[in-house]
Amino acid sequence: MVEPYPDLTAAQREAVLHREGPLLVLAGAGSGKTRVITRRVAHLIETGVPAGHILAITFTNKAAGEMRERISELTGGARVWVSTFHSFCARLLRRYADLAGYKRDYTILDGADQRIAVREATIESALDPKAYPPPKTLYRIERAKDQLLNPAQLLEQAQGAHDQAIARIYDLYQTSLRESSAMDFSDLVMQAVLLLKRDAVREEITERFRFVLIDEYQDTNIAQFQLARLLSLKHGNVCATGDPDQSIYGWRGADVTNILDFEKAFPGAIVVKLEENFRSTGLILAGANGLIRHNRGRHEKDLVTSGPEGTPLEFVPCRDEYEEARLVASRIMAEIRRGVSHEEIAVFYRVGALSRAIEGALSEKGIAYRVVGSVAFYQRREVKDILSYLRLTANPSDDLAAQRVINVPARGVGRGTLEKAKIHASNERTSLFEAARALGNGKRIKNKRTRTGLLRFVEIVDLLRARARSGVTLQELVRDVLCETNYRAFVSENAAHSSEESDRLGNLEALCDGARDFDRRWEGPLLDDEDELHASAPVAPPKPAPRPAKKKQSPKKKQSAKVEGPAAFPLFADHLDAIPAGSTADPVEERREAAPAESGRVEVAEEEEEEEFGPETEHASGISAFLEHTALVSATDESRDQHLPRVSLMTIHAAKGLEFESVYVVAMEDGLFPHSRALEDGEGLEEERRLAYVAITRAKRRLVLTRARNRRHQGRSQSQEMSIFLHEIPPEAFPAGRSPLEQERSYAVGATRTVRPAWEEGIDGPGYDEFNQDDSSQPSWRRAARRQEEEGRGSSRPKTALAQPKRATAGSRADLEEVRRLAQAISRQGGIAEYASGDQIYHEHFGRGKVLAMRGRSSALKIEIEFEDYGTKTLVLQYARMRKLEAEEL
DNA sequence: GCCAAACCACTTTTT
DNA sequence: GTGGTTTGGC
Repeated sequence: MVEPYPDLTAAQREAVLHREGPLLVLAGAGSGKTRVITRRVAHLIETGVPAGHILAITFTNKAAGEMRERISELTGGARVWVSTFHSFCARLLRRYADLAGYKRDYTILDGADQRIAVREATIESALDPKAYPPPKTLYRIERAKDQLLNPAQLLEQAQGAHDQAIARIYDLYQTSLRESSAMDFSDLVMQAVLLLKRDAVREEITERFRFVLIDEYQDTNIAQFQLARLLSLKHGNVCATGDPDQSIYGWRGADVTNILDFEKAFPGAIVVKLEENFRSTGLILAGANGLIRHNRGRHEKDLVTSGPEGTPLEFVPCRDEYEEARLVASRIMAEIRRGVSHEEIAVFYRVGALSRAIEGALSEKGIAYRVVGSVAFYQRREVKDILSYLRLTANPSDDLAAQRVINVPARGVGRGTLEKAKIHASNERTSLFEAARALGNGKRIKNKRTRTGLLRFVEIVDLLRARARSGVTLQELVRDVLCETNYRAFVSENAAHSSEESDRLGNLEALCDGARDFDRRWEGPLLDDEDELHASAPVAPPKPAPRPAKKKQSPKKKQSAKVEGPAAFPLFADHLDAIPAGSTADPVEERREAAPAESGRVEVAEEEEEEEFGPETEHASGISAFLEHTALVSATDESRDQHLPRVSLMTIHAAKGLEFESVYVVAMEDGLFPHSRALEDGEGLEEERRLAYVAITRAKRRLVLTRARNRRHQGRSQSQEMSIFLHEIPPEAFPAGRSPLEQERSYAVGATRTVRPAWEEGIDGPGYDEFNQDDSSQPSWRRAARRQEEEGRGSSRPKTALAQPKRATAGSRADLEEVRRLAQAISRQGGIAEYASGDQIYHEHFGRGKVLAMRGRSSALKIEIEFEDYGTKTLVLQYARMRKLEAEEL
């Protein structure tokens, strides 16, 4: 018999062909995971599973978009529901909002809103925000929600007064969110889990989704794990894919035990391992394998490849961030000249702030680039203001939105009035918005101007609500907001410079454009009628029950509207259809035409299913749909020029799941990568190492690592140590087997002033005795290692509520020895080559020699050496492959 | 109630 | 260099 799918490996085929029951695909980096998932979905559909019964969940919109696109290509346009955890949960909560105790038009809060709400809860608890910093408290609250702990449960396990106070703040915070009918990101998942625990809801949903796929499973937290479990409780058809070595979201509550214990959680699970890498060259893989081997408590596993070894990794030492940026830019330029596409080149950094310098150098050279996931458009002040008016239009209970714009633009409603309104609202158990109305009409506020201001605010929102119901488009509604509030004039008056003014006005225009694009795709009311608000979908008995909600015109029809030109915002592609973001209009059209015919067999079933619960049907109103989009989809996911070839700049986190021919990782320095803040947590170093692993394994053919010796950090310039990861990557992966340390010591490729003249010696060389040093002057990873050692000796600190089998941490004896050894090597050898006459050196070709003299400056720095076997020679230091000999080698 | 100046903490990563 | 919060003067 002929094997099906001869283009797949045996393991890949096994995963694709697997049918019923739980399946875990342990997919190493570049092992064809996406391919397996999409082929598996296609296979299910081909063998008779209606597309509507399949649900695929990812972490990012980008991943969802790509998967949707590829499935669509493979199946001729099958309409599988692919979405992020958060989008899926948001839809589920719309459908069952009343059961969950929220309005259908609930608000999704962003981080800034959350901080404000936490801050207020802190003050309300009579606690000092200085002693309880809102961001820290918020972090605790979110982690609690990630573990499905409600305030009472958090209080129960509180240790000490501080923890109890946090639990109290959580309680107040949650109450205030609920009163505003608002949810934060963690709520979306937590509340969805609570819903799915109800038999009736679960019945209906599991009837709808018989096959569930979850990508990047190693990054799931407890709530997401429960969601997966509940979704597959009935049919057991859950397929998880992931790689423990790529778990990089511990700080967000992700728990690797989910993937490690998959077989326990889903009895009878089949595990398929994909360990053959089809992406990277042998040397890149060797670098990655060698690095990740330094992590303790991991299953030994090496990625293998049968592909070519490729060229060595490049290490580029630089003087400072400007030189680093310039060198990266010129290398990129050279690649582009050689014909490498912009799209195949990426620059990664650990923290977003590092993009600045690179951006500068790239634009100087005229290299087109794109910063992935940068400053969120929807977070801009002017945009948030307008969105707040929309939020109030959809959900007048949204007190955070009301608070934000009750006096924007200024209309005489100051802090005092706001306080009075809040008190009134809490006394009367009403919204801030209604409180504003009451105070405006009442006698309690003496100042006439203030009363007028309040009434004006109320009037604007009332008007917007009326307009929204009267059938205007969203674009018109946004224009109404701008018009009624006179917002443009407000911007102009308040802008400090004309550039700021035009910036902000431009953002407002962009928002209007976004609204226009939304209108193109959305058919249906912007705002439900009042009575329908309360008649949200009841839990129907599983079988027939078409949803009683009013029948919206199928968005599919609307989709045939022309997508205009390449400049059109591909907004909402993820929500309304299977158009890959960035597609040009024509292929999209074709796919739409082609889809029904080719999947005709299952068409009828699909239509019915989608009336029940689908990505297209679960919005309470158009405004909510738009707001949900702004909350869950970052603006860069849909940037208008995605199709233009550009070099990509992004954080390593944002790079997960992507691949590029050429990858540059900048700022490989201690404190930055590994990041000092990440090391505060016990297992931080290991997660940082996984992050480095992710970065390396994104590269297909070329990997360039850079570091700056000095970097301006917060105002002042700081001397930086090399990242420990540069020492951990096997030297064999570098040219001539020379580690970055060796390379830096003896010569510097193209780095003009990295090699400092001998007379500057001793200014900032390390050379300290590490054991007598004050902690603060040591590399942060070394401090972290020491701390881990101390913790390792003491009682183990409970990390999560659920007792998890404790893995060995990096604090183990052998690991610490390793760190010590490296640390000594570094301090002994010094960072950068510094030569003085009389120094003994070793040259790769010429062997031993003695330095006679140094001549010239910077890039032309020459060194005169008397070799033992080759006589006296003058070499250009920059290209001399040699190193200084240490005392014990003499 | 408004506004400007001083002040401060901050920047790890994201839905 | 930032952005948000607090303070004090008008």
